[in-house]
Amino acid sequence: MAFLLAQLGAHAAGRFAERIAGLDLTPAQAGLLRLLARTPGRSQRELAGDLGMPPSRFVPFADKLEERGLIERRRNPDDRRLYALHLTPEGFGLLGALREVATAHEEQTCQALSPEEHEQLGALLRRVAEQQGLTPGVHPGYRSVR
Amino acid sequence: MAFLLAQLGAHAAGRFAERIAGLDLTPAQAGLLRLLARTPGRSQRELAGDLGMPPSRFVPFADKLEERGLIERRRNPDDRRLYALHLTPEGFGLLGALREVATAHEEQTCQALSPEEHEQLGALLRRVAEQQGLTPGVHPGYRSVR
DNA sequence: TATTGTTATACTCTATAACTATA
DNA sequence: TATAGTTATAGAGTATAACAATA
Repeated sequence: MAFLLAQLGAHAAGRFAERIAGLDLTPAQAGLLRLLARTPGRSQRELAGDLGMPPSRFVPFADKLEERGLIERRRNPDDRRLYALHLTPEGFGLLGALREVATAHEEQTCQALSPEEHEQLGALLRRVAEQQGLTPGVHPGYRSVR
Repeated sequence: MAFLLAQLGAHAAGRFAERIAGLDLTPAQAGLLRLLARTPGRSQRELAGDLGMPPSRFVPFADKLEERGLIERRRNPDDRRLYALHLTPEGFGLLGALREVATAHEEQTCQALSPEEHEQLGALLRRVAEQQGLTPGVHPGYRSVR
């Protein structure tokens, strides 16, 4: 059953990656946008840690999103070594589109289940995830950026 | 919930990879051993396709397992272009160890659930996997070999 | 001296496309 | 000519470690 979980997880992640490719986003990029929506203003090192990538890789990764006008680097006046990363209005707009894609993906993935079963599955998975010590909303599978 | 599935799947896959590293196996290598146990004698191209890797990458991949004496390349007398791949007795032995690891991994992953809930979760996941068209026992997440 | 962000670099992984041998 | 296996190779992705600015 753990194997099924891994297999199905890879499948769901792959299909989601295909969908957001239509928004010109990779899973890791979508992850950063979600992270910034939840807790804005954090440093690059913190964010890199959450996404499971070394700081050196985070720099060009954030560069691309900044060039596209989706995120913004603001200097922290109290400690000028740090940047505080924020979503731009364009970033918030794309986040909305991302949520629509996620909803469609959710429905497509759980087609086989009734609403009650869907709910039941979610409850069981949340229990397992909590016991396994997973942080909600962040997963370590962003090793690859492409 | 699809996100939870992907997150938990990546977690389970990662923990499993850690466990089988103790047997000096990668997930892709374990996948090939399981594949050969189920349907022996297939060609390298077929197996490469199932594992989601190009034939050129399959060659050094199989070389390592052959050097370790876990698998065997047998020439097909009817068509001498093909190899027929088989597990050696050592390969079967390691497969047994692999199954023990998988059992321990299963228990560790589903600690949070009662036996009834465990069964229930498995049933729901199987339904979703079938509807999504997944082949039992094979998953496309073997992109990485290391 | 320690930490943030950055850059340089060496290394691994990968896919594509040639090559050979068999058919 | 087509296909299985193999090899060569160029490109992408990666982590490590050095660096500059600030604390």
